[in-house]
Amino acid sequence: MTLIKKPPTIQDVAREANVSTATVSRALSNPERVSELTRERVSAAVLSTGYTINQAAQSLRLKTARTIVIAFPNIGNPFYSNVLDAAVHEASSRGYGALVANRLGDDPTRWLRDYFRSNRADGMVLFDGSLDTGQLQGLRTPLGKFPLVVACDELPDNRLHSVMIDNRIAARDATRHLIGLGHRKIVHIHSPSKNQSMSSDRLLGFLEAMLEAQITVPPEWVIDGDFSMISGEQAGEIFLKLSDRPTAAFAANDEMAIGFLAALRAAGVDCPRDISVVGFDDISVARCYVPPLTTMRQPREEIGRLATKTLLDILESDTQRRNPMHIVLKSDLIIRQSTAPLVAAPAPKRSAINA
Amino acid sequence: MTLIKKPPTIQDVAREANVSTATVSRALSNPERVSELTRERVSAAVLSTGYTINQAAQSLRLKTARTIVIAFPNIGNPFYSNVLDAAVHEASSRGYGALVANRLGDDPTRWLRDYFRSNRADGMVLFDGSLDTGQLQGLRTPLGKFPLVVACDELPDNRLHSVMIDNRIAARDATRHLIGLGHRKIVHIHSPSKNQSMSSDRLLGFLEAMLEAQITVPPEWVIDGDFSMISGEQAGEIFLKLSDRPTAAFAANDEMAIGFLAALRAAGVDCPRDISVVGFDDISVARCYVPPLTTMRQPREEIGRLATKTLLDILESDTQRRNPMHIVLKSDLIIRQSTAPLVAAPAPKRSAINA
DNA sequence: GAAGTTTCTGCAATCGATTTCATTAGTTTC
DNA sequence: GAAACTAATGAAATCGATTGCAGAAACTTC
Repeated sequence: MTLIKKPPTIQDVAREANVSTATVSRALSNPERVSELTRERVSAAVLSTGYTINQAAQSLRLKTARTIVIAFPNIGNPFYSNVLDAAVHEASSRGYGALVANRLGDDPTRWLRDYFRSNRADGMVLFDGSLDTGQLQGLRTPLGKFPLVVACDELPDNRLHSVMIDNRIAARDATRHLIGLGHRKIVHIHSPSKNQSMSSDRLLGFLEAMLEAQITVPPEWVIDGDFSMISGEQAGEIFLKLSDRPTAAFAANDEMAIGFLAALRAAGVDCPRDISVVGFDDISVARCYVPPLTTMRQPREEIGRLATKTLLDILESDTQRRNPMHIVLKSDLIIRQSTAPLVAAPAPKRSAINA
Repeated sequence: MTLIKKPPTIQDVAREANVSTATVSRALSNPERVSELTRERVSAAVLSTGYTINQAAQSLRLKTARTIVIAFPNIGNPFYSNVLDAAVHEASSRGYGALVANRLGDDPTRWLRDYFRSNRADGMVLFDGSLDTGQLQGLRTPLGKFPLVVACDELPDNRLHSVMIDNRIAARDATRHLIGLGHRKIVHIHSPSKNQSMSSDRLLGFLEAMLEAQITVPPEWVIDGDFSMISGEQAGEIFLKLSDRPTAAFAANDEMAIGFLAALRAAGVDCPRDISVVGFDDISVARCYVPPLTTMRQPREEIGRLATKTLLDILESDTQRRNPMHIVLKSDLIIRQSTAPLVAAPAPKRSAINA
C-alpha cells in the first residue's frame, strides 16, 4: 500500500514558517502588509512544503471562483474553435479557468443559473444568441447584475455588454460586391433561427443591398440552411433545381458556402465560371479552397480575446454597474477567386461536356 | 440601490422545511435515508427557495470538484474541435464541468499539478502527448495514482490509460493504398516533434509500407510541417522544387494535405491527374474539398467520448488502481477522388496550358 | 516620559455542505 | 414486558482560506 501524501495546506506552511495562518494568507495576497523577514520565511515555507492554494476553500470564503464559462452553439464549427482558442488564452493568461459549454440544451437558463449560483463560475461569455429574452430576464433578476458578455451574436437585451461585428452592414457589403460584378440574380443561403439576430441581420443586409440595386428578390432566392456544410450541400441541390438559375450566391457562413460549392461542382457547375460565391467568416480553409473563397472576414481571434477581456475587466473592477459596452469590430471583404464579373451573355451550355 | 438577494443556502432550505441541515443534505444525496414525509418537505423547500448547491463548499468538504481538465495541443485545429465537442458532451451529460486547456506552456507540469492540488479538477484527459516522461513522473509521484487519460497521442508511460488508433498501421495502410495504385515515388508530409509518438508512428508506418514494397526513400521525400495548413503550403513549395518529382503524397493530417494541394494547384499541378494525395483524420471539409480528399479517418467523436468516459468511470469507481486500459480504435481509409492510379507514361508537360 | 501613531501579528469567526456520533422513537423477538 | 434491534433525526466538528478585531511592539511627538 502506497502512502498517499495529502496536499499541504496553509496550516502546514504556517507551522513550517512559525507564523499563524493569517500571516501566511497575508504574505501571499498582500505582501506589503507583512514584514520583510516574515515574507521571506513564508516564501521559503511555501517552497519547502510545495503548497498550492486550495481553490475550493478560497472560493467558499471569497465567493469567487476564478473561473468563467464560455458558451458556444457549436464548438465543432472551425470558426468557433478559433474564437475559443483566443478566449481560453486570454482567460488562462489572467489566471482564470475556462469552463466550456456547448449547445445549450432545452433549458439553458436553469443550467446557466446553476453554474453561477453554485459558485462554479464568476461570469460568462456567451458566443451564442439563442437564449430568449424572457429567460434571460429571469436569469438576471435573482442575482442582480450578472457578469455576462455576449459576442458574435446579439441578444435583444442591450443592457448586456457585447462584442461583435455589424452583421447587417457586412452582409450588405458582401452582396454589394456581387452586384458590383454585374450579378443581379443572387441567392442567399440563410440560416433561420428564432432568436439569433446574427442570422436575420445577414439576411437583412442581403435584402438591403438588393433593394438599393432595385432588384426584386423572389422567395426562392433565400435558401435555408443551418450553418453546417451538409446544409450547404442541400442548399446546392435546391439551387440546381431553380428555373432561371441565378449567377451568384451569398452564404451566411463559409461552411455552407463550401458545401454549396461542392454540390454544384458535383453537378458540373463551375465556380467562378458559372457562379460566383461569397462566404462569411474567412475560416482558415477558405484561403486554400478550390477556388479560394471570397469571404467576409470576421476577426475571430479578436472577438474571442476582447469578449473575454471585457468580462474579466468587469469581474476585476470594483466599480460595479457601469454602462454596458458595445464593441463593434471591423469586418473585411477578402476578395479571392470564387467571385468573378458576370459574363454578359449567359454562359454556353457546356455542363454536358464535363466528366 | 437595488437589493441583491444572496443565493439560498442549505440553511435556508432547512429552516423552510423545519429540519436540520444534516437532514436536508441526506434528503438530497441519500434520499432513502430519510422518511418519505421529510423527503417531500425538503423537495418543496428546495423548490420554494430556489436552492442550488454551493459547489465550492461541497468541493471543500468532499475533496472532489466534479470538474475535469481537457487539454489540447491546438483547439483551433478542426480535428480537435470535434474531439472537444464529444468530450464536453460526455462530461456535461454526467454532471461534470470541463475546463479547457490549450497549448500547454513551457512548464505544463507545474500548471497541471496546480490544477489538481488546488482542488479545481478531479482528473484530466490529455489529447496531447507532448509532455515528457520525466516531468510526468514528478507529476504522478506526489499525489499517488493520478486520474489521467491520454488520447490521440501516446505518452511513453504505459501505466496511463489511453484511447487512440494505431497510428503506425493507419499510416502504413494509407501508404499501401498509394502503392497499390502504382505509385512508387511518394513523399510524406511529416510533423516532427520531440515527444509526440503520434507523428513518429505515422512516419514509421509510411516507411514500413515503402520498405515492404522495396522502395528506397531518399531523405527529401520526407518534408517537415507542423500540422498547420500553412505548413502544408510550404511543403508544397518544397515539393515543387524536387527534381524527379514524385507522383504521390501522404500527409500526416488533412490540413497539411489541403495546404499542400493548394500550393500545387497554384503552380498548375492538378490532383489527381498529376499527383495523388492521401490525408489523415477526415476532418469535415475533406469530403467537400476539390477534389474530395482520400484520407484515413479517425473516429474523432468516439475518441473524445471514450477518453472522457474512461476518465469519469475511473473517478467514480471505488476500486482504485485497476490495470491501465489501452483502448485501440479502428481507423478507416476513406477513398475519394484525390488519389488515382498512376498513368504509366509520365503525364505530358501540360502545366503551361493552365490559366 | 506619557500619549498617540503606526506596524506587525495572532485569535477566532466565517463561508456552506457533509458526516460522525448520539439520541429518540418505533419495531421485533423471546 | 424487557431486551435488542432498526429507523429517523439533530448537534457539532470538519474541510482550508480569509479577515475583523485586538493586542504587542516600535516609533513619534510635545
